[in-house]
Amino acid sequence: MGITKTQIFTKEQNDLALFFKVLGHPARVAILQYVSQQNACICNDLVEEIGLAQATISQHLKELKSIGLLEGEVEGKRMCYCINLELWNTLQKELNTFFNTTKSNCC
Amino acid sequence: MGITKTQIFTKEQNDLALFFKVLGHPARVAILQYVSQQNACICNDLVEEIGLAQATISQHLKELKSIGLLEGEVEGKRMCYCINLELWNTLQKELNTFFNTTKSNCC
DNA sequence: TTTTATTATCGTAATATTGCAATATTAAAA
DNA sequence: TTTTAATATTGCAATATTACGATAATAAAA
Repeated sequence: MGITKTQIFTKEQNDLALFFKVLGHPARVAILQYVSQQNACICNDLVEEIGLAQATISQHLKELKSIGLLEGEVEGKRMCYCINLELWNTLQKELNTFFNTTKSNCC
Repeated sequence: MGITKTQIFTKEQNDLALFFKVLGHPARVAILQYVSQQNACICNDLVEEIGLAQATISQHLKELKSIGLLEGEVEGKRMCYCINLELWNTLQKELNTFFNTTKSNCC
């Protein structure tokens, strides 16, 4: 079928899985790492830096934006992408909660 | 094309993304949570608990096993699945490193 | 206004994932 | 030894993802 049965899981499980899923591609990991190292972050740089076609990078950026982890600001003809630090920290906390609560009950 | 170009990324990026990817499905999040709450963890319980077909659960278990996060021990006709706590802790540390190093350079 | 540069979107091909029924495998129980 | 129970594997259909060329959209520069 190919379609995930989200309705049988809790919102927490779906949300957490969605974040994991978006982070689950090396290009998107690389984008986040690269963006965090630049003061001005431009898509075209990413294309050269990462080595995927411009359309592909743009698509990965869109996915990172879709969950709010990346924010883009128009700067003339360029885009300045930034990590949403508040969400970044929230996500980190939630992941740690998941890891801690899960391991604490382990056999 | 549908095929991820792993060769253009670092081993770290690929490894990290793979872990994220495996955790990126609500059924697998649910499985880890459920397994951690049981002393004896059996696949058939998961089928009832989660509400996916037995074959589907078995497949998700296989993916969690493929990265070593879950370990299965034969117990008669049953399986006892356990989280690999050592890997679990290592992964948590690596994720925190990723989050910390990425955010520290953010614009 | 035309050109140029940058990014987004569309369309499409190739591959991957999800889910399940059917079946195989395995080991205990009868 | 046959049956039963638990789990794994196979095969397949439906859908999603990845990647990219072509093209659209946008705004600065010429």
